[in-house]
This record gives sequence, C-alpha cells and structure tokens, in this order.
Amino acid sequence: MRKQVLLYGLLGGVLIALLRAIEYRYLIVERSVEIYGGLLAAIFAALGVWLGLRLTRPRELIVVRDVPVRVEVPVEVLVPAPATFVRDDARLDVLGLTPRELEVLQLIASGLSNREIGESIFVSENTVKTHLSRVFEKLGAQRRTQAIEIARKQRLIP
Amino acid sequence: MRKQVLLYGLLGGVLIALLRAIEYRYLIVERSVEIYGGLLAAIFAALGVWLGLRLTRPRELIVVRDVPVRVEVPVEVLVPAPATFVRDDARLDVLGLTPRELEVLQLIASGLSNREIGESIFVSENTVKTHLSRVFEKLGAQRRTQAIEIARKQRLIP
DNA sequence: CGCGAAATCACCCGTTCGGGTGACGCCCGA
DNA sequence: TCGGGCGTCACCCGAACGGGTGATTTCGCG
Repeated sequence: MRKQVLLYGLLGGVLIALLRAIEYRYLIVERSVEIYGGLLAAIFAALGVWLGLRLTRPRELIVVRDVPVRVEVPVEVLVPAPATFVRDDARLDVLGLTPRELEVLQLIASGLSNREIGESIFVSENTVKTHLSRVFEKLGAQRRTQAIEIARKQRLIP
Repeated sequence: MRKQVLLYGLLGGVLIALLRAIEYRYLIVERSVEIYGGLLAAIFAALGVWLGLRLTRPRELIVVRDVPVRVEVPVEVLVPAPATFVRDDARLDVLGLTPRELEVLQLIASGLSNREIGESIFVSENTVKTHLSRVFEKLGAQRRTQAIEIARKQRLIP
C-alpha cells in the first residue's frame, strides 16, 4: 500500500517535470504547439489507459488457503475475485438432470468418494452409484472426472 | 464491426476538430498554453480511460452448445468470457510439483483416464500412475477428483 | 566425477468405480 | 386408477484406480 502511494507520488513528480520541460522547450522553439500538444495528448492518453485499467481491474481478496500438511504457517495470497457463477438451469432442463442427480454431481466435483457422498446425504453407497450412472448417461461421460469437466463446461456446476 | 470502424472514424474527426479549435483559440488568447495544455491533457486522459476499458473489457463469446438428442434446434448463448486464469507458480514451487506432474494433473482434470493420458503424452500407463501418485502425495489427495478440486482451489489449474 | 532430482517403466494387491439388472415405494398427472 | 418419473437399495462382474516397492536412465549441479 505504501509502495503504491510512493509510486503515485513519483509519477506525479515525473509528470510535472515533463510538463515543465515541454513548456521550457516551447519557449525556445517557436511555433511548435502542434508537436508538443500531440506529445502531451499521447502521454495523457497512455496515462488514461493505465489509470482506467488500474482503477477498474477486478478487486483482489485475501484468501486463507487450505493448509496442507507440509506447510507449517498459514499462507495468505492475493487472488482476483472470481466471477460469480450462474447455473444454467435451462441446460439442466434439456439434459433432464434431476435435483438429486445434480446434487451428487456437485459432490463428486468436490472430490468425495461414493461412500462419502452416501454418508453426507444419508443414502447408501449403492444409491449414489445409481444416481451417478444416470448422470453419466445424461452427460455422456464414462468417468467421474469427465462428468465434472462436461458439467463445468455446460455451466451446471462452478 | 463496421459500426466500430465508423465510431472510431467519427471520434478521430471530432478530435481533429477539437485540436483545431484549441489552436485557434490559442491565437486569440495569448499566453494560455498552460490552460489549453491542461485541457488537452484532461481530454486525452479521459479518452485513454475510455479506450483502455473498451479494448480490454472481457469479450463475449458465442457458444454453440453440444446439442443433445431431444433438442431439435441448436442453441446459441452469449456467455461472458471467463477471467483469464493465472497459474500460481509460487504455489507450484512450494508444493514441489514438477512440470510433468502438473501436466498429468491437467489431463486428469480434463477427464481422461490413465490409459488415455499415457497415450496422449506417449508414456506407459504405469508411468502416468507413478506421476499421479506423487501428485496425490504432494497435494494431499486420495482420489483424482479430490486432487482436481485441491489444485483448482490453489490455482494450479483453471 | 558423484549425487540427487526427474522421468520412465514394471509388478502386485486391494479398493473403488462403472455397467447391468432387478426391485420397491411414493407421488403426480392423465 | 394406472403409468411413469423419481428416489431408494441390492447384487454381480470386470475395469480402473491407488498404494507400495523396486529399478533404470538422463541431466544438471556442486
């Protein structure tokens, strides 16, 4: 943060110096308003581009990561804010995915095994397998990883 | 597309006219270089902001969907382009993932089986399994779906 | 030169997954 | 009231997967 303030200050100083230089030269070389005007325009256009991008770029969030075993200290990292996910319900409809099927689809995408899914939604592992079979059939997938990828591309899951 | 060309052309004309006007006024009101320089600067800064935003805003794509059997007419939908993915190389380094390991990780995320991965990168299925074992170990995953989810959260893969 | 990291491959073994089949209860709309 | 969709569960079987061990080659770094 402080670095940014310094940067802006420095930039301002440079610009002022630049303007002085331009004005000074103008006093020496007569009738060159067009040249220096153009130069000025170009400089500020570039500045505008930079500034516009800088001010409107996606905000960044501080994210505390899931800490794996081998790391002792929690790590904080700047991450661009993700675009909000909007599920394609129309797509869901044409595929004919039922709510339950979508649910297990989301759960396999989160990395759970069939057994874990069964425990988390209180059904037997066999039931989970049945749901998944239908999901695979409807999505045209042979593996769960493939189903996840397909569903993601179709915007059924984040 | 043609509309944009026209727009830009029009804009250019306006700018030229503006410059002429400024210069003209300069001939009348003496010693006001600073004022008109500032004006010029402000105008082009604003132009720069607008242009920067215009040129770098996320494109929208026309997506032709995979058409399932039950739909008679192909559907086209405007979808905001996803924010460009930036891999967290630092994170990659901390975890100690080798390039080859990252490669197979990306391939399982795309839904391929071990055999298919082996065929696509011209190594044996056993080699793929070895790479994957190390990936799981380094990511702390038990399943490939879990590895995918973890890697995604850590911004190692899109 | 030697050492270690990376990449490659093989084998074994147990678990998980996917496909197929069959069955039962519930509920909603024709 | 009857059919069909949905959700639930079970069993079998073959394929895929994951874990473990061991081995070889190559390459860069000290």
